[in-house]
Amino acid sequence: MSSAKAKCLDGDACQVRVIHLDRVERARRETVSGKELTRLSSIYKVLGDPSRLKIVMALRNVEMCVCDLAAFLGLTESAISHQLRRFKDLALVKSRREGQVIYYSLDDEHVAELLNVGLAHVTE
Amino acid sequence: MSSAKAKCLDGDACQVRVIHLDRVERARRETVSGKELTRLSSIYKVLGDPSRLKIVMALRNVEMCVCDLAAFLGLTESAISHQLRRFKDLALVKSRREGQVIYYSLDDEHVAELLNVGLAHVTE
DNA sequence: GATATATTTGAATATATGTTCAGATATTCA
DNA sequence: TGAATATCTGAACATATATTCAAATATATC
Repeated sequence: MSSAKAKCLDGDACQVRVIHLDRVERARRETVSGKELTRLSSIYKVLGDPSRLKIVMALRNVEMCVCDLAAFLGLTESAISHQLRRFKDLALVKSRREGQVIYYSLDDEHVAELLNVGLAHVTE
Repeated sequence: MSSAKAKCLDGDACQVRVIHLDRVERARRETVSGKELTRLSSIYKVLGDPSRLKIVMALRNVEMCVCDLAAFLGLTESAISHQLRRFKDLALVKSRREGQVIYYSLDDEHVAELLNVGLAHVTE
């Protein structure tokens, strides 16, 4: 149970003060695995930039090339290419080449859903 | 329609090269409003840090105080306090005081849903 | 092969950011 | 009131990051 007095963790060192030991232990039991937490925070992080978010929001509707996205965002093609690589590394965006042009689109419907839920949160 | 040759935007200056003018214009028409985009990217950004994500993931289950969260994460209470303030500023987390202790919890079910969708994406 | 287009890459830089530290507030209880 | 506890605040620092620039690839066309 919880206590009004602070308790200590980590044995003798007693460096950590805790008020609700039961809650801390519960949090430790039910915590998301480190691997999943790292991956999810990476996904949120890559979406947490206005330029990048604008890119994937646009890709929800049509597949676009670097060139088009650069015009849409008002950034250099190099900047867009750098950002798209981050999305690809996280498997949020996929690409397909057609001659000299490379078309980018969302990797799957799951990614679109992720964006739609976020959008619903801010537009409601 | 689209064209194989690159076109130019922004009038005479002709600084911007575009391949699919129709797609760029469509993206401009259907783009998320700047205000919403800014807010949504701020939300993603605040979730895009492992420590902060761990905090809100824990708060899905129980309300906790700064002290407990510091013990759970292995960070100083000051660091936790700084991060919680960012959550409060974005209205993702709310707090309630009980004597000297301030309890933090998710602001509403919508926030929990946002996290659950993300979690589903990485655990599936 | 040589030229032109579309995209990528790596280095550099200016800015943003997470944590720490020291000290300030707020609340409780003697 | 004064001591103790819980949290907050602001400055500082070390690290991470977005964009730019110059140059490299890859593909298509002449």
